[in-house]
Amino acid sequence: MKTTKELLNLCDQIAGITILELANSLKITPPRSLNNNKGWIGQLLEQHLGASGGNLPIVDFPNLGIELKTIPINPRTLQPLESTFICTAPFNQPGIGWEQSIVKLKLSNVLWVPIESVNNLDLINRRIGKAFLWQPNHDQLTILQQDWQELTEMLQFGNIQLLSAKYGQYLQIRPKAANCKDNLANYITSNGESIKTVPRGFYFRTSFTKSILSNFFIC
DNA sequence: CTCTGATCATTT
DNA sequence: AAATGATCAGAG
Repeated sequence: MKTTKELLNLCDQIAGITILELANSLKITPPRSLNNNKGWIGQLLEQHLGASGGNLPIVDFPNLGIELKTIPINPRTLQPLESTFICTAPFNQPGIGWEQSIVKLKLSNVLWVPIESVNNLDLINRRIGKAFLWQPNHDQLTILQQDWQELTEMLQFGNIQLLSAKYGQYLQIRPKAANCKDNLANYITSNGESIKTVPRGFYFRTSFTKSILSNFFIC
């Protein structure tokens, strides 16, 4: 992908078509449901749009500085149905500031692709919505930084046991793993004790993405 | 209905 | 083991 305009044009071309139509054009067979492959739609869009970030801790379109996020919405209310994963929350990595953080990198320039999604709508019949590019405004950025500071301090000061999803106004930290029994990561607590705990990730709260989307749809 | 904790697949 | 792509499902 050479330019942002080219990327947005590609998005416009698939706005309104169904998941099945896009999958067919890419010769991909959709799973029966997302139950056993929750990130499948995101990967479908990555492939179509030519995202190249892979699973490195960088944005999806490195040369454009754009992060791709599909977001499930209720087609009637146009409101998001889920929170949005941003990136892994790093354990025991003191000294990283907001400006250098992966969170800031990822949320600075996001290409949101709404996907029609309600429980009773088959995966293949869900339609792809009109994508739009978003950057946080000054006020949003202030809160996001505050949230990041608060959450990161709890992580770095060894207080992960106290850290739950209730902290943060726009951001939150929640488990991010295949399950909470295997795939445990090492964490050093404030006592200097090494424990195994479930990996965590930063997420946008649904209430925040609601305001992002409603601002866009009003414009 | 909203929110939090739990979970699934894949790649490097 | 840790990063990516997220949604599920029960609790409140």
